[in-house]
Amino acid sequence: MLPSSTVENYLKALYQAEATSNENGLVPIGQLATAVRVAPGTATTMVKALAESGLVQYEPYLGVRLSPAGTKLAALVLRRHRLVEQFLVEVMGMSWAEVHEDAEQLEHVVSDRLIERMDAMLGHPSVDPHGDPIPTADGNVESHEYHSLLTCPLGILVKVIRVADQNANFLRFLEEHKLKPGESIEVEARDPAADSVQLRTDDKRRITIGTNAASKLLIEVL
Amino acid sequence: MLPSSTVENYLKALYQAEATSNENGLVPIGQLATAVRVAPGTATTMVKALAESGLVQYEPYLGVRLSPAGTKLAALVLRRHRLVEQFLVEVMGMSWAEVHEDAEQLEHVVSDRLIERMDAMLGHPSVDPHGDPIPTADGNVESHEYHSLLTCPLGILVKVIRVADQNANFLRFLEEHKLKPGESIEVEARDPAADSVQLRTDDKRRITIGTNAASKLLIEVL
DNA sequence: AGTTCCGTTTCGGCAACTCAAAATATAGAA
DNA sequence: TTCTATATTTTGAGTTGCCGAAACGGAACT
Repeated sequence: MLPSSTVENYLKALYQAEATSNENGLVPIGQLATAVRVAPGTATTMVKALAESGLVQYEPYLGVRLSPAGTKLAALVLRRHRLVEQFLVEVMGMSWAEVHEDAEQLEHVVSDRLIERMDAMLGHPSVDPHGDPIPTADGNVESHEYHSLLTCPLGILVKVIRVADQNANFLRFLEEHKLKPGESIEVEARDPAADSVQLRTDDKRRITIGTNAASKLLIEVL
Repeated sequence: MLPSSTVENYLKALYQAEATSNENGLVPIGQLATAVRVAPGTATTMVKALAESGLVQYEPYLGVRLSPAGTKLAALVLRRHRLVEQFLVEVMGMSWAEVHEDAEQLEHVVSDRLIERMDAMLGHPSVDPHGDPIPTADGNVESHEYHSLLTCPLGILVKVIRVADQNANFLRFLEEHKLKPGESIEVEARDPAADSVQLRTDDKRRITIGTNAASKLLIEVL
């Protein structure tokens, strides 16, 4: 039984929720339901089915966790998603702000043949246009811990590595202000009271962004 | 309400059945059911729903016909299918024999944005790798009447224009024997009793193929 | 211990799509 | 006209995926 798009979406959501998560690695049903945009009861039913197929471990009232099999499947979905995004940007010349939706659909449909072809054509990239790591064909991911603009030291040059948000408007904003992955910037000041972070970009311009936005920009100290 | 993949497949099947068809343009339910690989009763139910949405005209016990709206939708599905095939061959370097399955999936999922990008990248092609015409974005098709190897004159050079079959093994066979669209060949003889057609290809080799296969090769007299 | 609150689970139901098998229509042969 | 073969439609039922609302569990507060 190959997984339906729905199943793939649940697994992908769990994979991403586990990365950003909690103590025990258990993802609460409510959070999962929100992520896949269904009512809580729907998620419970689905999770029980997934547990039945051995893709997750289900602890009633506590949450869900991907099994090794589920983790691998999720990684492959993510591999397809990210390779497709990279392909759409690099080969098709689409904007990095608009490729997410397309990839969201294509990830459930591209064949192994096709995805490996893309991978080769792109020179086996390790990250997608947003800096998210691309899992290998056997489901492994090179994972790094990065500072964000919220946690990095002030007053020194840092490089944007990854953007943990797929909102098209936000991505367009980043593009306009030279804040895409690869760009160098500097955090000049933070003001918790004002909920803001003040930056100076490569071209010496100053911008102030909110802390929530700042937390989405992952960086590396140069 | 945008059409589901299922609906798109029914419409596409009808479109192609109408092209190859009968007097009145009515496609019998049984034929449709075979084309979309469902039980006859299933097709009846679906067709009633399609009639309800105004995509087809349904004559109980006689058959179905696409409405103008249905025709346009079907043409757009076919446009996506064929552009994707052309793209997979030209840009991705895949074999013309193996792109059909991939396109079958992708046709339901590629966005307008993406398909127009492909179209431009390919230089607005008028036919796909099998010689099938690609409908325009507004749903129009340039349709030609071609002879096949079964109806063309003997002993003169003809050019293969189109292959009306998507079977991968057949396509591989054609490739091996220089019978792809664009190649020049000559029909040396036909033997109805033996159900065979004898050809001489461009490189002076002789091949004998069945009449069914011959009818799938559409040609143009040079 | 009782109450309250929030998240989770269960329940009945709906929509889309499917099948197998029974009932029926149509066309052609007897 | 009646019979028969074949195609089509109807019926009853199953699957997947979803929702809303009612029931329930667990932790924290009184």
